Amino acid sequence: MIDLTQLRRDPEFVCAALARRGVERATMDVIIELDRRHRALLQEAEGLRAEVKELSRQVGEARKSEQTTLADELQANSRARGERERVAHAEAEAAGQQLRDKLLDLPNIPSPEVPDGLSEADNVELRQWWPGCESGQPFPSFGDHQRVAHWDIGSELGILDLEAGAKLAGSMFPLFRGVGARLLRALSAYALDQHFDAYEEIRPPHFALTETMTSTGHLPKNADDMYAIERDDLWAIPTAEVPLTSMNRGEILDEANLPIRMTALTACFRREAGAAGRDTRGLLRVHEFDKVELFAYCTPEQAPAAQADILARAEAILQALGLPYRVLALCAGDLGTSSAQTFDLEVYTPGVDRWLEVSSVSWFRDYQARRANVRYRPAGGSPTLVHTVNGSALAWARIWAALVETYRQPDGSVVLPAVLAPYLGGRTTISPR
RNA sequence: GGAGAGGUGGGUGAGUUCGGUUUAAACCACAUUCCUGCUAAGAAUGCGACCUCUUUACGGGGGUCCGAGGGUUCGAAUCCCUCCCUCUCCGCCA
Repeated sequence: MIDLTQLRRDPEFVCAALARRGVERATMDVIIELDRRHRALLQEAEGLRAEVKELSRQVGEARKSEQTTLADELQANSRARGERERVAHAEAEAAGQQLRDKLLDLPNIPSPEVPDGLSEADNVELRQWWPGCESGQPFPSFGDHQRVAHWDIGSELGILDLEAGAKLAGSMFPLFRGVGARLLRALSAYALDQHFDAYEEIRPPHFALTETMTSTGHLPKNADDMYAIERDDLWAIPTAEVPLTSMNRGEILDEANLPIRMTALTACFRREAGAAGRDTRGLLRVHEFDKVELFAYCTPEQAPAAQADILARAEAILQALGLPYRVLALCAGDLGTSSAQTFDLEVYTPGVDRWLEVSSVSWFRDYQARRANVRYRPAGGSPTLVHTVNGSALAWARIWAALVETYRQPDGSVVLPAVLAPYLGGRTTISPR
């Protein structure tokens, strides 16, 4: 949620900033007017309320000194005001609720350095990496044996069974088997070990309450993209960001403990409504995938470094796996609802010849913290909203695809990076059976 | 799932019997100052959050908040209802 005080103080700035990501001026005018009306009604109700309280106090005194007539008179007076107060209060509440609903729908203000643009076509590529690029080697040229899609490799080696997954849960729910399943486990274990030095490992619930989903900005806007269990008012988490951001909801954190950094491995569930039929083959887009997430609560001053650390760790894993990738700065129009600034990492997959998003590293400023009410107390100051940053390191389904395509050998086997050997029982070759 | 006990500020914890100077005590922690004087101890004062009005500013006024939401009342931490969570015991269970 954006800062209402900032909107009052500098409406032109806020409207202009939000216009960069497609919010219309008329929408903002409605909000500004609702806020004005809400406050006027609030004043009226509170004034009446103060009178009721004062009269009630006098009733108490009169009763004590047994001035019955006076007490009855004051009581009648108070009751009349109380009735008027009830009406004004209800109207103020209604206006306040409308205001909150509108504000919840409003996306975050993009950072000034975020590039202009309204669609992903306007995202800016910052850099590319591939093995040997530091010593001047060209982007790798991939052989014909690497130009095979991962779904073909997967069924050939018996490590990916999309038919079985579809039979159990419908399409886009992949089923991994044998070394393929173990590879996922290895990736998660390897990544969690890499982050253990600075990030507390969390294993959160995979379901969250509506209230929790609202804190991160996933509700009410993105309800159609998530799985709901209506009977219990639960939603399947689309990312570990959801539980991690809400872990300290409503709390005032000790400044000395910041930044608080956490990492979590979870399954992530996405309905991908509206994406049917588009880029959905194999593991390109799935309803359930594992992901290791990095997250931090921090002060505004710490946030840029915290975001840079997450980006660096995600890149370090891609480099350790030897997978070519590129870094994109998302343009204003392509940012997620809650984000003020986002960098995407896309891995190159030679078999399907595509760049696939495997990480999204975002700085939310205080947008999520305001919704979740997470604050810290600066030395000598009053409670201040924390900043939240997070990013994937990494989303494994697409990494899995990139690995088997990139490391496919002419004989059809796949030779995996050596860093994973300890997690694969020392073996890194997957051979046809 | 059943029975019982509980949920109060950053923390501990009174107040709930019997609604009305509770404007939420006290202690701890914290901050400032003083005294002492040196890896300490003591004293004084201050110290909640949120909303809103007002002020150039310092500040001041009003309102809300005692797990959440309703209700009764002139007036609710206190009485009533619903729900959530924690603890203890029982049942069930990987």
